[in-house]
Amino acid sequence: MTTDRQARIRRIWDTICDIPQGSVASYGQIAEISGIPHGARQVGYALRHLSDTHEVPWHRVIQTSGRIAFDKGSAQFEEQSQRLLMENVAVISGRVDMQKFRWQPDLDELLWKPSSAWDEQ
DNA sequence: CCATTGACCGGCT
DNA sequence: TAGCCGGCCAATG
Repeated sequence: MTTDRQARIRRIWDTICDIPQGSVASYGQIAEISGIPHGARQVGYALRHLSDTHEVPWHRVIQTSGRIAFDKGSAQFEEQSQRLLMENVAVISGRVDMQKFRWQPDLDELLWKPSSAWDEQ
């Protein structure tokens, strides 16, 4: 039996899996595409409870300001930075240039996974 | 049921 | 750039 919250979390993971290599998305962006308005914090929750960190590209999710969410000294911060650098996403002083690297799903992708994120911008 | 907590967000100083 | 603050809302105790 699948509860609502499990389905919700799975949707969040699915959306994150759609972020292409070399791009990043914000927590709020993932929430909206997943059909959870104002659900940025839920995205954080879903990520924190990731068991198989190899299946989901969690490192491509950062704050809307471009900052990595982890504390700058932490091991997690370092790992996320490394993973991003590995796919040519520039991390400078713990932040990413959102103008350059933010994921912008096109029509095909939205059709592929219908959502309520048409009116961004 | 109430209070606190978050891998958040946006506006304002 | 940095901090503060109110808003947000599911999960947790």
